[in-house]
Amino acid sequence: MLRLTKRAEYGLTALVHLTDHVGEVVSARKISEQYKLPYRLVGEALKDLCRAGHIRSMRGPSGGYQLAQRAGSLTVGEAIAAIEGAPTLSDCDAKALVGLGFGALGDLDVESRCLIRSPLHRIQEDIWRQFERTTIEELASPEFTLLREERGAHQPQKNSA
Amino acid sequence: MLRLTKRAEYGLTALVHLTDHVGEVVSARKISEQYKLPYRLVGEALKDLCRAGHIRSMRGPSGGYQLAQRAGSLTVGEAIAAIEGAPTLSDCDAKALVGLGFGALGDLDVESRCLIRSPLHRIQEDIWRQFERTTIEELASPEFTLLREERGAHQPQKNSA
DNA sequence: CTGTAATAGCACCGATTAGGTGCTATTAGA
DNA sequence: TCTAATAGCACCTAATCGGTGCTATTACAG
Repeated sequence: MLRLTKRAEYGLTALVHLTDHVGEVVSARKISEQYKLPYRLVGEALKDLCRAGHIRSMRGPSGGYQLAQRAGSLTVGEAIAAIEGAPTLSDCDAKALVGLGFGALGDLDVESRCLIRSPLHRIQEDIWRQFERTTIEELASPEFTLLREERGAHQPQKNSA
Repeated sequence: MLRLTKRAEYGLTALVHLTDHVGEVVSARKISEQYKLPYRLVGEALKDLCRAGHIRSMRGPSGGYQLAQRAGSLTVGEAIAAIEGAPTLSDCDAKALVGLGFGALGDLDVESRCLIRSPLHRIQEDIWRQFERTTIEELASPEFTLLREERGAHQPQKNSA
């Protein structure tokens, strides 16, 4: 529940490594050995990232991968999307359209159907947006945190209301 | 990938409904009909929440559920944990211990093994922490957002470094 | 020009999980 | 006593995930 896939984890690990060794050409085998990750899966993740154009590949012995763009201009969201496909932002959007008067299910209660459920989906949208806002460079930084401590308009109100 | 389970979604929807109808006793059937959700699964989620003590149940006709605590003192994290079990905060913690000198795999490279991988896990920890920091009351608020727009120390730096 | 080590691209399999259902018991109001 | 609700399991099916097999292509080294 609510976890990244191993492929995405391997891919992000590889990207962090490439970020820390920018300029070098690093093979999938090197990375898999360094972090004790399954070689083939690291390769699959790297292939995905290469297909998406985020890294460049060199074949043959002494081949491998290197970043195709600066780590500061590649986001975690882009990397994850390349590896495991984007959002899956649920089917509520379609249902919202239905509720708004399209389609054959016109008897749905608009208000109850999506205006209540959407907050749940907005959680996932927010998380995803945060991924798109976070760069690999930040991820490679040792003091990285995804979220800041304070919150904005909505403080938890454990003892009010 | 990185999504809540349907059960959790149904459970949170039900909690939001109970929050909007505090004082009333609402049955699982009522909720499932109102939001066009599968009756049985809404029931399962509510049972989980009841077992965890977050809501109270009343049996018999005219039975149903109501909040056992104020919506401002129940967090999204607690609700999700009650429904689909807590963190699954990955096995990296155990591996970190191994890397630190315990266990039989003493030949692991500590630095490369977890200090690089941990940022990925910290992403999930951060998300979870955000869940624990967000109350059902906030979730029920129509202008709810999980994350604020600005970020703190780690701005995306698309055009630097 | 041949061997080898790398990437490229599939297809596939086994295990786990998620969504959903069946069934029975218990409780309580009409 | 009927009925509608919760309580608690067990179970099934489909999708997903982690992982592997296999073959092709590329390029460096002798």
